[in-house]
Amino acid sequence: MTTVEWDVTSPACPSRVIFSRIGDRWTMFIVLALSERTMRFSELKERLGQVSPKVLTETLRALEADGLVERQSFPDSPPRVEYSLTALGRSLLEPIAAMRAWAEQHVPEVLESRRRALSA
Amino acid sequence: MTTVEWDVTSPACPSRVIFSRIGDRWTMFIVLALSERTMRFSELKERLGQVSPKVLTETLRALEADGLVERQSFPDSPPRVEYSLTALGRSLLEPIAAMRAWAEQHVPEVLESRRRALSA
DNA sequence: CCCGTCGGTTACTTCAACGGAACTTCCCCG
DNA sequence: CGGGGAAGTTCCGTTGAAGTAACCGACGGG
Repeated sequence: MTTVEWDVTSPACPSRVIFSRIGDRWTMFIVLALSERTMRFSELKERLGQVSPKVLTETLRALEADGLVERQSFPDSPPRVEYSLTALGRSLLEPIAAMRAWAEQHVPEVLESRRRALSA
Repeated sequence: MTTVEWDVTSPACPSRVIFSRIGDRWTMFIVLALSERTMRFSELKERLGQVSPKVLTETLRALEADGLVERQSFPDSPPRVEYSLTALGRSLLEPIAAMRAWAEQHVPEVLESRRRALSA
């Protein structure tokens, strides 16, 4: 199965690229939010709760650069900017769903294990 | 599908728990390495390349606390310690495989998009 | 004419993580 | 007696990531 051995230390290693992106604190929640519908900056901000505009902007810019999210600004006033998933972004929903399914099924075990480790 | 709305800000939110763990810089590579076979500390260290013993120890301890990895030390001399996946850890391989499949298929697009964004 | 809104940006500070190197313990071997 | 190897641990020093808070520019409304 592991026919090709990737150099884990390489910045171009597919696993590293995607696990880093996924590991980002807000990425997954943004992708999940946008999977429901297109949203504006302030909608995302409110939805995510404790995220500063700076970090939200940075994360959205990164997702845009990676081709996962599309940014559309309208010449309205007050300004209107809408964020949505690209086709590539939507294709990521499938493996994410697998992860979430695992999480909802097994995280109680993890938390219990964590609790035991702490009390030891 | 999203019948239950989890509080993203809660530390016990399953998605947050698992995405944080996954997002850790070395977690996935350790899990993938241990999916092949049980390994000793120094084997892992060599396999992962540029990881300091400190960080490797920290990561392994965290994985152990979460019940994903098992640590077995033998009273040999010189010391011998073996790390392996628990059943819970092995069950995580399935969603990871989905992620890796997506990564190997789509990361070229992501890198190309990233390249374009940089040159703009 | 000033205010408020939206979608940010900028500057400042802080804080936890990371790298690197040295040190430790236990036992065996020469 | 003096290494040497395994598996860490400890001690800095650095840094980059993150939070805070203030600010901005365009426009429309009162």
